[in-house]
Amino acid sequence: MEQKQFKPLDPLLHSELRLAVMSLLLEVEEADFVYLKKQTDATAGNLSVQLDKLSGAGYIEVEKTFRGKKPCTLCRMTDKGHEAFLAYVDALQSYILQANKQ
Amino acid sequence: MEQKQFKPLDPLLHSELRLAVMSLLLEVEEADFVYLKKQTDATAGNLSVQLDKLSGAGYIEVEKTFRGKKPCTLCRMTDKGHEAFLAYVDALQSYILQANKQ
DNA sequence: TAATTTGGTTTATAAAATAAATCTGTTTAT
DNA sequence: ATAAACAGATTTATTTTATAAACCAAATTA
Repeated sequence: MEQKQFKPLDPLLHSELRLAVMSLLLEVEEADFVYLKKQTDATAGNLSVQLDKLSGAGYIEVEKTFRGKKPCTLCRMTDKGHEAFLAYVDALQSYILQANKQ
Repeated sequence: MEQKQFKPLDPLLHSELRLAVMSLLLEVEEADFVYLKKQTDATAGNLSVQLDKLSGAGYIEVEKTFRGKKPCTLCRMTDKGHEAFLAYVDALQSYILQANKQ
């Protein structure tokens, strides 16, 4: 897939849930676990795993705090994540540009 | 993921190689195995499997012929595949629209 | 006629997504 | 005060998917 015609798609972003999370974090700049779960309609387990992956890649920062007595997991996109997301969107264009013209 | 904000991404199309194949078939309307393999830089095994999946979903038609004495596997997109591809591209917009504005 | 190449398919392995189970602590009802 | 239910997650297990490796049949080349 490393041909001129199609740019490779970052596997870390080429996932429905991780893409949705990144899309949300691009808008709001900071969001907690509960908010992300509601907006994406994901299960908690799935969201937890995918946040770990994004965090492990350095695409998001995760801060564990408390809101009152309840735990609160805050997420925000890093610069690296921002760049990666824009690059992913750019790469996608090489696959879907023709379709947009139709 | 069935929330208003993010449209679900057809898992059959949300794959780098299958997406590349569909993108090529949208352009050329007919292509053989060897051409698809070259353009996507995929391994033959991977391409074979992914063509089966697209074919099984009714997104492409596969016709096995001969070119001279050599086997030749011809592929073309079906109407169903065309619709699915356009729908996929539309759904993608719900994830990446903000990024395009940046 | 023995390699080698072409055009693939099948099988096995690795990675990813997802669901189910579990855990810690809090709130509510009894 | 205690049990039951709930919030906010994490961990583990299962299923699905992607990918690579191995293989096969026919054709070509040496």
